[in-house]
Amino acid sequence: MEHDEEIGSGPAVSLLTGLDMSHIRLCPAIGFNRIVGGRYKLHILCVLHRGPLRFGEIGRSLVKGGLGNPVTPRILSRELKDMTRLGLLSRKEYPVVPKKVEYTLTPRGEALLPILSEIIRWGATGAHEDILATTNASAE
Amino acid sequence: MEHDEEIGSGPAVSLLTGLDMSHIRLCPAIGFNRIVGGRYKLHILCVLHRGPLRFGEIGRSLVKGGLGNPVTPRILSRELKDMTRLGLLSRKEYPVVPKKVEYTLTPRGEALLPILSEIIRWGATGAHEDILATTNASAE
DNA sequence: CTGCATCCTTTGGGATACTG
DNA sequence: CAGTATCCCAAAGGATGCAG
Repeated sequence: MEHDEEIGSGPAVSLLTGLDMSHIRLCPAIGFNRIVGGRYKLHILCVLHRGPLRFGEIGRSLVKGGLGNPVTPRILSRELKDMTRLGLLSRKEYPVVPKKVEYTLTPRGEALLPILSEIIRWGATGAHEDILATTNASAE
Repeated sequence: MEHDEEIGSGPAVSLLTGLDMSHIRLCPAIGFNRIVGGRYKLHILCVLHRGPLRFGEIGRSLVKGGLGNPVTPRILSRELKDMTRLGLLSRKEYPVVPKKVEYTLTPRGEALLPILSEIIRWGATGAHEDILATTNASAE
């Protein structure tokens, strides 16, 4: 390969989109991983896409979404806190007796939804289940 | 919330795409994470999208893509091996003196490219850099 | 109900050195 | 060049129990 100026830190245009990336320093794929790289973050965005959910409801959604074992509150709490801190979610606490907290996507979080759409479109063909059925990969 | 049959394991249609997901058991977002959840896997798909690359070249691409520190061969080897085992990549070894191995996207790997496109489209706005600039998050 | 505190296990990632 | 072998460390994830 002679020139690969579009691969790395100072790509010009190209890649898959034809967009100008000259002002971007960090590869979006790496950034994406850092931001939603947690085990549940992507799925949290997924279940939150059509409205606010409560702490416990998010947890139960994860179980139903394919995890066998329930998410422990500590983990869920941390994921939610991370995402809130990064501005992906907003947290609203209602001052009622059985405590009630709702999490909602912020515009920053909603900006990720097109990616989610594409993931679901990909998954609708069964691609992920096919891949994970390859030999094992189902471990854990 | 009264009924949330579209969230979890047996979603009917909806979500973001309007596609029928009734036959899908595992949430695509979770599957996606399991498949390309490694730190470099997504980026590897990214740099491979327009043609085969050699082992060392992939490593260097990762550095240029935003990682500060080079990827150690052990990690890169494992990532590549994982992805090859899952059928995302194919590995071609040339019987020449300075050993030469090329990795190429398979159709299974290419099926992920629309997702990559969407990630790059998202990143082209600087979204990931904005988010990661929030307070810290740049740790490591 | 929504978390936090503590402790522990597993995994992922990294450094270094070495081989075909 | 393309890995493998060892050893190690940090982080992610989990179990349990408790508190506002």
